[in-house]
Amino acid sequence: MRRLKHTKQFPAADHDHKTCITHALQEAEAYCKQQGLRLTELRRRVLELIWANHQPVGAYDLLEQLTREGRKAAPPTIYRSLDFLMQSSLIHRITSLNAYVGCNHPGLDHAAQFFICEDCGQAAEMDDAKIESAIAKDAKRLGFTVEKRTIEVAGICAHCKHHSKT
Amino acid sequence: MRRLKHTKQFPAADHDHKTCITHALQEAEAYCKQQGLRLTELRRRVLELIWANHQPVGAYDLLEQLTREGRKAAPPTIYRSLDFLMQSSLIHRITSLNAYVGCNHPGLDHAAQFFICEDCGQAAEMDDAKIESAIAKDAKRLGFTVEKRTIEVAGICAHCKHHSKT
DNA sequence: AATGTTACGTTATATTATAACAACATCCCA
DNA sequence: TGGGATGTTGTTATAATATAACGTAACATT
Ligand SMILES: [Zn+2]
Ligand SMILES: [Zn+2]
Ligand SMILES: [Zn+2]
Ligand SMILES: [Zn+2]
Repeated sequence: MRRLKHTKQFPAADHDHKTCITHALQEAEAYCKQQGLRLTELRRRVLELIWANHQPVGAYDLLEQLTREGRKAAPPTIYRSLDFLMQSSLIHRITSLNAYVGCNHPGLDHAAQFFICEDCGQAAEMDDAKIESAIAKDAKRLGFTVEKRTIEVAGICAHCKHHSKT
Repeated sequence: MRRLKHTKQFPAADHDHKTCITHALQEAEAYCKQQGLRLTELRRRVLELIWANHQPVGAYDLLEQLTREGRKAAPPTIYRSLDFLMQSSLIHRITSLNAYVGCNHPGLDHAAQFFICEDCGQAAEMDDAKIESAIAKDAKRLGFTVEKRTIEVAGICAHCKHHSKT
């Protein structure tokens, strides 16, 4: 498990999201090429749709978008792409929402904690060593071998808090 | 948010589970009486079925058991009982499993982290102050107001580890 | 008893995800 | 270059989880 140098911020309301998208796709291309993974047209497009914003998106939403684009798509189409993207660590599944969101550091086997705004729907991916070590410590005490962590915190982000004083 | 004095252990393989059940039901009765909540026959039975063991159980499993007992039950029947029990903090929902498990300290508004064995299916409820404070600290840094936490760690428990050397 | 409220029954449907198999594309080596 | 192995996508059907909507029954309060 590699540890990232920095935890992330919540996506700012006014950030230049186009660079998020292009950056994510470039990273994905490079990573897949390097690993011999096949980022097909379909998978690339699904990843692009997921990166349309920082809000986790449902499988059937993605499916509908593909259909509108004229592609013949049924549920397995999208779920297979999602499986590939998850296995390649290009996206994460947000269990509490049954939704999928782009990963900030693709290909890296990293822990991830998510802060998800219940108002604007945006999700911020964190990598907090303190949380990880606390879990590891509990696991050690229990004699428990950790396989998967699901750490998702729902609430209201700073931006929405300041703009809900109606 | 009250903090519990002790974190729990994984349910031991040979513990006297009958006392777990009777204790849980007694606590539930007392708590509901005190709070003026109506622990009806149905709700009580659902809670009892959930406490049959320490393995989170799915809504449709519970539904099937109710049906076998001769009760007229459709999905809303069970989901309404589950909602009541969750709102009363008598059970927790395990998001990563779509399943429900009895709560160790009913009625208390407490944080909860779950360690879930992928082999035997048992779940252990924790209340680790370090995890909580780490999350609170991140939230503060983000200006994020925490509403709900979903912290679920899947893996292999000590007991299953020792017995899987086949 | 009349009334308001809560809980439950019932039917239908929404939402999320997978099974199974066929068709097609890509890769690798003989 | 051909031809089988492997991987990807299309297609149909269905599983698994959850909720909407509405009526009826039980309970509580007066
Ligand atoms: Zn962005
Ligand atoms: Zn927000
Ligand atoms: Zn027990
Ligand atoms: Zn186990």
